[in-house]
Amino acid sequence: MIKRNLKKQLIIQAAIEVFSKNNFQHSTISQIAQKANVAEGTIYQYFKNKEDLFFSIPVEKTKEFCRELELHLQGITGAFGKIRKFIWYYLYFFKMNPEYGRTLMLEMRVNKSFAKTKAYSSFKDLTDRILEIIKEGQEEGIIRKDVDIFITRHLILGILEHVLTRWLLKGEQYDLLERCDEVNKLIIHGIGLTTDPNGLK
Amino acid sequence: MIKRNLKKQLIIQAAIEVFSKNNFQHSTISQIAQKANVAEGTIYQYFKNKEDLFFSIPVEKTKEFCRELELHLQGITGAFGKIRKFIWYYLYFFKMNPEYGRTLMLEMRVNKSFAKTKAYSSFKDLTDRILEIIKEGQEEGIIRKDVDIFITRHLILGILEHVLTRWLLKGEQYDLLERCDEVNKLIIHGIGLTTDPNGLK
DNA sequence: ATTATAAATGAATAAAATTCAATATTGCTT
DNA sequence: AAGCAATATTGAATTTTATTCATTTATAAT
Repeated sequence: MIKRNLKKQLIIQAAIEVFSKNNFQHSTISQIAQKANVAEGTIYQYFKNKEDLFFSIPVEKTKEFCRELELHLQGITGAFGKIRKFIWYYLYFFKMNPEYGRTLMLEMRVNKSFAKTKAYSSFKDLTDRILEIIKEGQEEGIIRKDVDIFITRHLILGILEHVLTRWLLKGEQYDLLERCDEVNKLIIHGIGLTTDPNGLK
Repeated sequence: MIKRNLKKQLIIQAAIEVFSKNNFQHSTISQIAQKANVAEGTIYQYFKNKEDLFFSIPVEKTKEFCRELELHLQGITGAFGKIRKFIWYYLYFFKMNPEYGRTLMLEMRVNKSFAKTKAYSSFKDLTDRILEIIKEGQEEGIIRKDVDIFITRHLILGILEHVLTRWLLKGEQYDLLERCDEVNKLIIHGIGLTTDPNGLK
């Protein structure tokens, strides 16, 4: 049924707006129902409860992130360039979607139930993608092989998440993309990459 | 009045236990009141509301962290050794205080009101301390000067927080201190440190 | 047009946070 | 030690929200 899915999207859209303005705790079902122009009971026709509605938000958004990322990575050869692009795209995406970033980073990612959601699977696809790039870099000989690839992934995601989280907590006062170059420098040194093809500083 | 403060501590202790077992959302004032052996109304004599009680928890704990850290840093000269020790102590502290880690990392740090709490001031002391160490390292010539010190701090805190958060979300299945060496390697390379006094890889 | 099925409603219920008037305790003064 | 004022404690009443459910309304099929 086409109309059913449409109304579901309508409710999710209202939920995005309400949840990102206030937080989970301070958002009410009645606010969301009002914004979506439906009765409170209707929401429970589409979602098991408030939490279920909450976790339905990132599913589409994360898929979008991954889809667009692949597009941006197209045509770039070499792990070095791919990592640069990944860092840029990550910061760019959240610069463009701060409300979603707020909800994802400050509330969902940090919730134990998140690991059980569909959005998490997409998120996992993303982290798997980084792993591939790291392996590629190791084969090319531009990423050190003496460090565990999972730890290297921690490095990359750790810095990015930290930079993003600070930005969100500070109220998005500066341009997130300003951080691009410095994050790059740090990560590239951290994983033993170098712009010099000889591989020495 | 001594007894007033004692009862406040009693309520906080009960709150730590309840909040770390369930989360903020699923912890009730009546559970906390029961565990503290007071009436529900009493809690509101000491705390403005549930959130205020929640944010009172990390104040003492963060002070403890900073106090102990200074002790561990005593006698260590050189930014290199201090950073190693800092990484070790950070992981050690949360290995020993996983319930508190869970509450702090997964719920508080990520809450906008956190920046307004007293605990945040202590937390800020901690990040200021890292900044000092970084400056010291730059003067010693073992930390690169071409990267902003605040970004370097992002690197260190970013990796540590990321490693800690994953560990907590995975249910503390492995020994957090296992990550020590690899985190060290990454950070030390990332900030341009080297064990070789010549400063070359 | 009639009927069956699905969707939507909002008043009723339930559960939890918060308030408050009444009660008990403590500490001070003589 | 008794009386009094100030403080602390209580738990029942109130308020706020999530969730349920019996009823109504819309949709689709024959």
